[in-house]
Order: sequence, then structure tokens, then C-alpha cells
Amino acid sequence: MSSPNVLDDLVWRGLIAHSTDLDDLRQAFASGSVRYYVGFDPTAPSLHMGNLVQLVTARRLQKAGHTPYILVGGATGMIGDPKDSGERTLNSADTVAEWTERVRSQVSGFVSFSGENAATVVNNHDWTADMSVIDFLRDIGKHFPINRMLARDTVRRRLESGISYTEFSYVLLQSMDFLTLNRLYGVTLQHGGSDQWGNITAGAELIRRVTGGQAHAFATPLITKADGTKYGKTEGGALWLDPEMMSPYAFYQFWLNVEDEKVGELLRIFTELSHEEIEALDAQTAEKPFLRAGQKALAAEVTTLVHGAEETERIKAASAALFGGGDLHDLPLATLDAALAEAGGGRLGGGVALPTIVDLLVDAGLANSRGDARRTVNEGGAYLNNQRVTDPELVPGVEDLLAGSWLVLRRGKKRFAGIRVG
RNA sequence: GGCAGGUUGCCCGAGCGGCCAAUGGGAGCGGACUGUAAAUCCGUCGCGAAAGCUUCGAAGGUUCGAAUCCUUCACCUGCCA
Repeated sequence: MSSPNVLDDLVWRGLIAHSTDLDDLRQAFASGSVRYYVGFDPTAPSLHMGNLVQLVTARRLQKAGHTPYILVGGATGMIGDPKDSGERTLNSADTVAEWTERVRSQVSGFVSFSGENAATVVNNHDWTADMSVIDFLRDIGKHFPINRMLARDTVRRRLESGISYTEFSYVLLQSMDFLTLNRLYGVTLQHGGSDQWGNITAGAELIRRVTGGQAHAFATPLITKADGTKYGKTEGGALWLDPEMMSPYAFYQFWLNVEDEKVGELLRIFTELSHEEIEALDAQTAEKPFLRAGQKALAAEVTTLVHGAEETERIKAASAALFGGGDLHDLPLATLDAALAEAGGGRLGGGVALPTIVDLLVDAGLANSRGDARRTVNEGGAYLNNQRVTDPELVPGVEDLLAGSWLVLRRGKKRFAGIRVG
């Protein structure tokens, strides 16, 4: 039931940036269902692209027969992992509790809770909240030499700008999690992002020191754009998995717009397509990049994984309608309804005179202010029903209403919105 | 606790009484090219149709006029204790 090949698959997909002894891990994988864990701290109301790497990785391991323990950081979220950009602001207990629940329901969609290797979701708040300071310092703290802690990259980089004792201690909590899961459930493997590598190995080390047992670990690489910068610092910030924080349509569009140089890498990391399928897509990207077969497959696969097949079909139809290049007047009302609901926009009451194109752009959310909208029109970036508009004062007439009720607005090449009239 | 310096638009960073809505770079946005890609080039980048209005840590003050001078407050940094 367990597959030793999963490790080779992870390597092939480029998912292993750091690891403890891979041969030991391979052996463990071959000899039975390995219990592994990955943790998610509630630092926001939703998980994002970076977390998705861990979610799909956990999913792959489970499919290979291993047993997932998904940890939500009800306790670690109260403390905050030290990051290079500086000290975090502490969130209130209520906020952390609420976000913890949201993260819990989000992660639950990626693993299976049935079968022999059913997943378990745990919350580190359960074993941390009631622990006494004395127990913590005696049982955990004693195993952490300060000189080693100070040598850790994340800490060293913060020594100049400053780091609180709170964040400095974070590694102890995460290490205690690994130890606790090891004791309670026999968890012997932890994976996470490469930025977590220090915390992960500290946990493996703690297990070794306390129990004498061996624990495995690996870290996935940091995913960056082709130019090395981080992904997703656009409008909303991160690439959120929660449909309320990022519409599935926008999510799909993100993957569809990925650079050619990155498609192959992202297909490997995020999709469950076979090696053959991915290599075929690589070949297509190389030979006929204009078809963007890789991007299309990537967008469809990842959106399906996160938002479901049904939603993905709606989005694909919407994208085809808006980007198809055909005459929008030919589209039936049902298609427009669906497409524009995905794309976003606004609604106007019927009967009254229509506003100018400038006001429409603002109403649809495509421009921040009327000046911005006016500028866009003057720059030639405004379109009504896929026809460029050059006059800021243009007022659409009844004849412009598609299927009697829609105006399709576009800013630039790819930002669409619909205004429903009536 | 003492001494010195800093706080400018999304970010970095000039400006140091009028010519400042505020140089420059980055990000963002639009255009050209193209493939809803990258790179490149061009344009744009507080609100307002305009008159004008609101911005340069906060509050007061000096002045015909302040981001620029003065006072107080808040926060940050460096040096000394």
C-alpha cells in the first residue's frame, strides 16, 4: 500500500530543497505507512500560495499511502515566527482563534479523512496552552543551547535590527510540536517550506535528544518568479486560497498568466499530472509557446484542486467568452451572466440614463478614481464591449447593452468587469 | 539619564521660506511589440472637467506666504553613561 517511489517523484518535481538522510527516509517509506506532519500558522484569515505547496505535498504523501497529521498553529500563531522584515505585531487571542478555525477548514479540503491512512488535524494549542513555564524551561528549554540558537540564520539576520524573546523562542514551540506528535502518534517526518528548515531540523534534533529516536525531515524550495522576486505582491497582496479574499476567477487568471520559464516548474510542484503529461506540456511550451498549453493545464489543474471542478469549468467558459476575440454581441445571456459574474463588476438600476464611460469604469472597480478612469481612456486603455473607447464623455446607449442587459468593460489587455443594467 | 540626528506620497529617497502636489529610482497602471508570457521602449502615476481642494509624524505658532523657521508632543536611530 505504501509506495517507495513517492520520494523519487518529489525529487523529480523539485520539491526537495533540503532534507535529512534521503536513503533513510526512502527505507522508512518502503517499510510502511509513515506518519508525517506539516504545520500551518494562522497569520492571516486564509492560506496562500506558499501554503499550497505544503498542502499538495501532504496530499501526494497520503496518496502514496502515508498518514498525514495536519497541524494548525493555535499556539504558534500567538507567538509569531521570526521573519527577516522585522518583529511581528501580536494578534489578539480572538483573532488567532478565528483564523485557526478558518485554516483548519481550509486544510481539510486537501487530504482524505477516510481509509487506513486517514488524516488527522491537530492544534498545538491543545498541548501548549496549559503547560507551565517551569515544565517548558526544564523539559524543552534545557535542550536548546543558546549559542546554537544564536547561530541560526533567521536569528542572526535579526540581531542587528532586534528580535524579541518571544520570537526568539518560537523554534522551541515548533520543536515541541514535532516531539509531541512523535510521542503521541509516532510521527517521524515533518515537511515544510525552506524558510522553516531551521525550525524543522530543531524539532528532529529535539526528538533525538529526548527519545533517542530518529526523525526525518525535508523542506520544499521557495517559489519565486523568473526574475527571482516573490510571487503575488499584486493588488490584494498574496495569492489567497479563500474565494472571498481572491475570486476563483482571479486565481485562475494568475496561473494562466505565469511566465513561460516557470510553467514547467509550477506544473511539477502544484499539479498531479503525470511525468509524461508534464513533459509533453514542456515540449509544447518550447515549440509552440503561443498556444500556452502549459499555462492552461496549470490553471485548470490548480483551480480545480482549490476551488473544485465545477467552478473551474465556469471560469474556463467565462475566460473563453471574454478573451475569445469573438463578437460579444453574439453571446447568449446565460453565457454573459456566468462570465461576468466570475469577472466581477457592478450593477445599475434600469430606466435611468446611463453614466459616462469614466463613471462606469469607476463603478465596475476598474479605476480608483474618475481621474484615473479618465487617464485610462486618454491612454487608450479603456474598452466597451471589446471596442476601444477614446472619448471620456462617451455615454453608452441602449444599443450597446449586450443581450439587453450587460455592458462589458475592460481596462488594458486583461482586466474585465461587467455592468448589469436593470 | 546626557549628546547628536531623523520622521516626505505604495516603498526608497531629494527638497530646507515663495518657481513644490513636491527631483529621482522602484513598484503600480496604460500603450507599442506579442501569445491574457518575458524582455525592451514610450507614456502615466493625490482628488477634481476646471476653478480649486487636501498632503510632507501630531498639535499649535511666526509670516503676505511654510514640507522648509519656532514651540510642545509622539516615535525611531547613532554616540556616551
